Amino acid sequence: MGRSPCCEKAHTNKGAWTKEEDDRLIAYIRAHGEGCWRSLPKAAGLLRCGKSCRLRWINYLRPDLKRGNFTEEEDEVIIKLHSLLGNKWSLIAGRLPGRTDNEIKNYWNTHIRRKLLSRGIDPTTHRPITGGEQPPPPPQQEAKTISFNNNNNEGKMMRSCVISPSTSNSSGISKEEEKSSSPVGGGGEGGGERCPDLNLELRISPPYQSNGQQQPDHHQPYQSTVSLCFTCSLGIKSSKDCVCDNNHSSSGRSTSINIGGACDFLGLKGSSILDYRSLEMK
DNA sequence: AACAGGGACAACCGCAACTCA
DNA sequence: GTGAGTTGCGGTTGTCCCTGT
Repeated sequence: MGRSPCCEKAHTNKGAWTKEEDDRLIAYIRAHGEGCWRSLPKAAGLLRCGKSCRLRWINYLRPDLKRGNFTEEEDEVIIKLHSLLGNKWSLIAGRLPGRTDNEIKNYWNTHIRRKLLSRGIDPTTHRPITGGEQPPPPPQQEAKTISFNNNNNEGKMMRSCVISPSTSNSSGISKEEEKSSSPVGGGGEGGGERCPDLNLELRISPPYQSNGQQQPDHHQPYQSTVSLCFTCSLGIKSSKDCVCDNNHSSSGRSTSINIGGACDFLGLKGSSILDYRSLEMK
């Protein structure tokens, strides 16, 4: 069973687009604008599925597309953004005017991958390829500690930390579990090693309960305010405040927060960039 | 000249996220 | 709140073209 197909495949063309089809699509979008891709083919007199029309327009026919070779600067931007975002081609494309996600994806797979490999860099992790198959260190041993300092913020004591290339080991909050789908901060080593330009600041207020109680009863629901500020050398900067709930840990010492779910750095959805699910208050 | 192999890129497919009734 | 419909994304495939043999 399942979902019905997006179009009647028996009556749609597939494969390369003809000049006439391109002209029809361009003329229709010029007259009516983008939108409602499902009904567009019929309205434009095209025997194509809506998805195919959308793809053709976005990747090939849009007037603001920049054709031609990628510049050295664009290469470097793509590499840096990929180290930050992983295979988020649409986000990377968003930072490169005139380039499409498909174009960047193809370019990555055909050119940049090889370029990085020739430099001795793993294109997936952006870390140097050390000779032989050296297995990565076991991530579970890497209970990282992020340095925190207390400061007074508008009369409310906040804890703040900076996740930087050299994570200091003083006190405060240890990151006991780190899950991230992007290379940023993910994996076994520090995020800074892979992305030395990343500067992530995280502030967490002391837990409080809705009744205003400052010393929370850990058996009752309580909340913390989380403030995140993200910058990197590419000039990308974002910040976000959110309120996170505890998850009733049995010890009463840890609070599980899902920062990623509440933040939309760079237009990211969900936990694509940050998903520090568990922070242990010492 | 013919063929094989590989690179480049356009297009397709499946799935997840989102929207709206 | 739920489910169907729609859109967008990322991985993969197909095809064309160039180069070497």
